[in-house]
Amino acid sequence: MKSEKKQGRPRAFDAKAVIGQAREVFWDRGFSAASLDNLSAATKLNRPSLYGAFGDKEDLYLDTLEGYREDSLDILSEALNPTLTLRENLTRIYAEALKIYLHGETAARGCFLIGTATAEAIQHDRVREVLRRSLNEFDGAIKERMELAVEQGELPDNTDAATLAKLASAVMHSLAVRARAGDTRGTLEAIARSGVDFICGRL
Amino acid sequence: MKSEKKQGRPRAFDAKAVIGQAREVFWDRGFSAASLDNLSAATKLNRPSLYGAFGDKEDLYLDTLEGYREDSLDILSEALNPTLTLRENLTRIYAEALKIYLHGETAARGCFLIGTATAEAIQHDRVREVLRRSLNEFDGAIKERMELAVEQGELPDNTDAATLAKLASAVMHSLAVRARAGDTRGTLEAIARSGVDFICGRL
DNA sequence: GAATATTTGTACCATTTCGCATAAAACTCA
DNA sequence: TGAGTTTTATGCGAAATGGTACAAATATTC
Repeated sequence: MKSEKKQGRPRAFDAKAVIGQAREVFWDRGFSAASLDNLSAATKLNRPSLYGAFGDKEDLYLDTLEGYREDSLDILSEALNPTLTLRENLTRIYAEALKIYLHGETAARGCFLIGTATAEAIQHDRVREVLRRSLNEFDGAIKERMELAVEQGELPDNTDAATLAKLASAVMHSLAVRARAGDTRGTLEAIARSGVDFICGRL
Repeated sequence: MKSEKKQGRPRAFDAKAVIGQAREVFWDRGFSAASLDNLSAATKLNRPSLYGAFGDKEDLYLDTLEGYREDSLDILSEALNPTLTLRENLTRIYAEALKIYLHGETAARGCFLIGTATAEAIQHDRVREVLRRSLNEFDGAIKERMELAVEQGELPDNTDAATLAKLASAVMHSLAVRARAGDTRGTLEAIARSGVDFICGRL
């Protein structure tokens, strides 16, 4: 399919890369405070090109959200590898999350979705829907692993997998918010550890 | 002190009330997307009056955050009444939180701080500081109650009160995000219940 | 009542905002 | 080579933005 060369002048950019650069801008500034000039500068595309390829600012933002959702779900799925213990799975999830949220130790930006999409969720229905769907998918992925854990005796028989999964997500939501609020890596790692202990039968 | 009448034309508005009306605007739209026209319309003050009384948009926003922080802390303190059981305390905290987050069953707006301040936290240091301080104060208030619970035998002796408090907060952070993402009251209440069960010795 | 002090309302300004019109550029296909 | 197609670059424009100058209005104090 790729070999079918399109007619006309070829694009001088890679759409995926551009969305990634745009994501960085939105991540730092939020949707509303990110101007098309900011985006144009970061992507090195002038506005008409941005429009032609991605539509208006909201469309582009939705693309970045969608990309983040996919990336996150991939990482989550990998961390949930069922050949490992549930404890190890959760430890990995939180570790991967903090890798993203802290972004190089200094400039902590938290979760892209929770940090920027929540603010727009009231005014922009499409944003709220992406946010909602993303949170649900994360819950769902963890829930499946929990169900397996119950089957395999890692968790008690009477465990409510769906609910426990939501609590596991809750710890991640908290890490997301706290990272953006400027909490230190150490603090966040401690929360992650205690979250794991707590969910995998504590004390 | 109030009797010391200031010279000059008296204000035709109540500052606290205006801050409350401005909060509503910021709550729905976020800081960046809220225009001075929006704020002016909602408060029924023209821009020069807003500037004279509160400074620029960021100053006003910080005032609304501060007011929310104080209100929330008051509600939290009340809910943490130590003559009740810890379980009852937590149940109340989450119930009060949902009362605020859901705001009349239909238009769920989540937590004002988490829903709007997180987005600005990277670019605006003062916003980040208010957010950080608020989260820490909430954690601290719950922690104190947890320590009492340990003393009184409601929680095991080896309980790490600070960490457990952060987990209790984590459930609230999750409610805050999910409410703004559009989750139903029923879903959120279920999470709150399981959070209580989980923290107050579960299974 | 006059002087003083503060708030209010109108109108304005400079800048930034998003978005697009237009034409040159770069490619494919015949 | 020339027609057709898509992307790029320049630059425009209308609207909205945050912020302010200035004078009228309304109070206190002397």
